[in-house]
Amino acid sequence: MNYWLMKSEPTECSVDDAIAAPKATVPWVGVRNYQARNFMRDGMRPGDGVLFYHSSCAEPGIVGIARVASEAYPDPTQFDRKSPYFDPASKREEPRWQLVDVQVLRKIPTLTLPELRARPELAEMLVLRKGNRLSITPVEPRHWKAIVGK
DNA sequence: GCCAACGTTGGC
DNA sequence: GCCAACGTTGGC
Repeated sequence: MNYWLMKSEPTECSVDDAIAAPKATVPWVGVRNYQARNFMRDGMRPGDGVLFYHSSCAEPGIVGIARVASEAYPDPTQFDRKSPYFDPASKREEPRWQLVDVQVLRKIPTLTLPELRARPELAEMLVLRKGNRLSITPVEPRHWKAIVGK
């Protein structure tokens, strides 16, 4: 079992949007970064723990506990000409971008960046690193335990 | 809106 | 393969 932090802009898909979806499950569309894709494709297994993070918003932070709910499969938006995530260079027979489904288990009171930074045991979390822009980062078990409690 | 950080692109 | 230019992310 591995743990992950996944960023979503709440204007695109907030934790409430995800909870409102069937089975509280959403396909994690739009990842267009190879490192983040590789985490989904090669690192994630159904059942892995996910910290649902809101980025590019008034109060960035961890807002929910979720789980990986599928194996990786091709992101359909890469083939959709009308999608902002359309990738003309990606071929159907050789899809470039993958995603997983993510199921929200519960919301938590927002753990803001200042709150996360204030906890010494979380200081080394990748998401707190200066310059971090990766939308998906692995989370160490000790950090998961410190936040989720088990 | 600013800007630091970092990924991608493309000329050479 | 190098690296400058450019684009994007994302906090502030």
